[in-house]
Amino acid sequence: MPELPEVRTVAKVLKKLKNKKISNIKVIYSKIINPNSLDINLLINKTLKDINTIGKYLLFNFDEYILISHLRMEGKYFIKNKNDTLAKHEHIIFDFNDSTSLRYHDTRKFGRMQLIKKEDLENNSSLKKLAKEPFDLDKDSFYKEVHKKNKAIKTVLLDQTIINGLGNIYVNEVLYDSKINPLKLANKLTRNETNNLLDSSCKILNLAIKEGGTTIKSYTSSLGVEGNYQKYLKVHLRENELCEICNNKIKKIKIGGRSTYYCEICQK
DNA sequence: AACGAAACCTGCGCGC
DNA sequence: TGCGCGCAGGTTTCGT
Repeated sequence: MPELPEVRTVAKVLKKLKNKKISNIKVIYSKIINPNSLDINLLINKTLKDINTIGKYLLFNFDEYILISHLRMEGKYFIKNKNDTLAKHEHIIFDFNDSTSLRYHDTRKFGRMQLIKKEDLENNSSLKKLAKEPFDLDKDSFYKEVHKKNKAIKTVLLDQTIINGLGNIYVNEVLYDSKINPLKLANKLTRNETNNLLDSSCKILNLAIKEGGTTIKSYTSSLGVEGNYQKYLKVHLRENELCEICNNKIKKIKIGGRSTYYCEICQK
């Protein structure tokens, strides 16, 4: 599922678990847990204090620990009842001290979790290399970092160490909104173009957050992830449909192995 | 150092 | 109906 708006939406829903205490944990598929993680069972008898996000990462805060969770391609959380039978693709189960059971579900098993001590958050290897989210990103430093890259701007915008939170859908939409060709080399962009990319990123992500993210798979009915942004998509998944500005057909190509949708007339 | 490609997984839809 | 292939909202690791 997840780009920044979807992850924020998940966090918002999971906040209803705040102040509940974990009573039991079952790990069904252990590769979801990062090998560097502390023992996940340390969370038993701990109270979930809050849930926040950094980019596409979910942070479950306990008094002394933080559980870092990344959904990658298909990770989902379901809030169920303890008595509910184990569903297919449920890999990690957190039971709480009431009847609640939080289930981590992941068809492709790409998602990862890591339990750390709170004081190790700052130097966590996954988090510390991340750039700022577009809302906090400084225009000068963004221009400078983008300009170092001798590859397609599409690829650079997917790099979370350059800008944190965009994924394939929103990068396609941001490039369309900024009228920039996804194949254009990053080091050829003008200062004005990188400014526009940052503005479009904030605009699109803010609207997507407001709409609860994007839901593009019919079978997806994960709690909190029934987003509405799909009705705003201008290019993503719209191959051969007409650009609403110039009426030419939306093209689909591959860049860095990822499907890229764009209008070759409007995006220069 | 920087880049591209492969690896990690499962399920779905399509063409034959 | 069945099979093989390509495809999917991401990140890390490996090779050049």
